[in-house]
Amino acid sequence: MKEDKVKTFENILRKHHLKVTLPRLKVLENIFNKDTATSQPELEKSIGKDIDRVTLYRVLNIFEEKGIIHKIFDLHGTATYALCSPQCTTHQHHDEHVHFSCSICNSIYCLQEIKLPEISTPPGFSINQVAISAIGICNKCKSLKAASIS
Amino acid sequence: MKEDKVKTFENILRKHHLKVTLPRLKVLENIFNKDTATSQPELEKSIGKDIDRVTLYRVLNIFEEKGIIHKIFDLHGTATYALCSPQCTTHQHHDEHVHFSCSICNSIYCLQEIKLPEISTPPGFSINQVAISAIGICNKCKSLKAASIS
DNA sequence: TTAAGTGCAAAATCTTTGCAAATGT
DNA sequence: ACATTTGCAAAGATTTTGCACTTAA
Repeated sequence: MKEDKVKTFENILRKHHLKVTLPRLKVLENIFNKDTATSQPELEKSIGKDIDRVTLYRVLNIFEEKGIIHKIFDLHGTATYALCSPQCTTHQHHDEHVHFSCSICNSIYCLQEIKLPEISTPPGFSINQVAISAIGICNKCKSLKAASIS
Repeated sequence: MKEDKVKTFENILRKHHLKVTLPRLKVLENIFNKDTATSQPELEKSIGKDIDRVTLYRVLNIFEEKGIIHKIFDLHGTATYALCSPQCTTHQHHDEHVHFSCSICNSIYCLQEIKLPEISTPPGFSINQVAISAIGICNKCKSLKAASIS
């Protein structure tokens, strides 16, 4: 693990009053290294058995509670995790970006750059947060498809 | 069960080449009678043990395959089901309405009346479907809250 | 030093599968 | 009659809990 990255991860942990431990650094590293949201099974595979499965669950849960990562369900209902934006806090998440789910590879991308539309609120309801999921084919699967045709 | 409703449910089943059986009618009735999307455990409770849990799972799965119901995940990742719009087919769902999740009672409402916003597609991706979830407080929980204050 | 975090075993859930019996057309 | 559907038992998968040991601060 690169030294500067370790420092960054350590700072994230300290900011949330969490002790700096190997499992937590490993989880942060592995989530950070992917450009798509990662599920518990994927993390288990990529981290290897350096850390216990139960610990992995516990780390993911506490990271979500603290607002370090946010949970997104993929098309099959499996929980996946991605880093939160810096303004997330323990009690309020601010991850109101579009989540793109690829129907071929099942990957989830957090598309920060797309601006969110306004949703009109029906009478009697109040809306605190809007979650937008776009479902389609991601850029990687599209190029694979194009390659297989040509 | 009312006679005319039974006829409607029977027609739905026949339209999809499914045999008319008691478990299937019960599931249709119970989903139809709720104004919010219903989870497997809720259905199990409301149907009672007239039908087996495994049958319930199987009925829900085949209904979803056939496009009779659609699956929505609630805030805790539990699958919930609601009736599809009539233009849904086996291979293509057309349920692009807003799903409202109440953060108090965890209910999910299909808000057919809200018009969907346009989402701009990032380069390299293609979007087939957009799912919008609004998270907030539903009308029932709002009035409960108001009542408890006054 | 000590509160927080980890690992292991075991339990609790949730969902699917195999197969014989029952049922709809 | 016969393919489909159901119910039961059992397996598989996923997630949580309890508790003793370890470790960061």
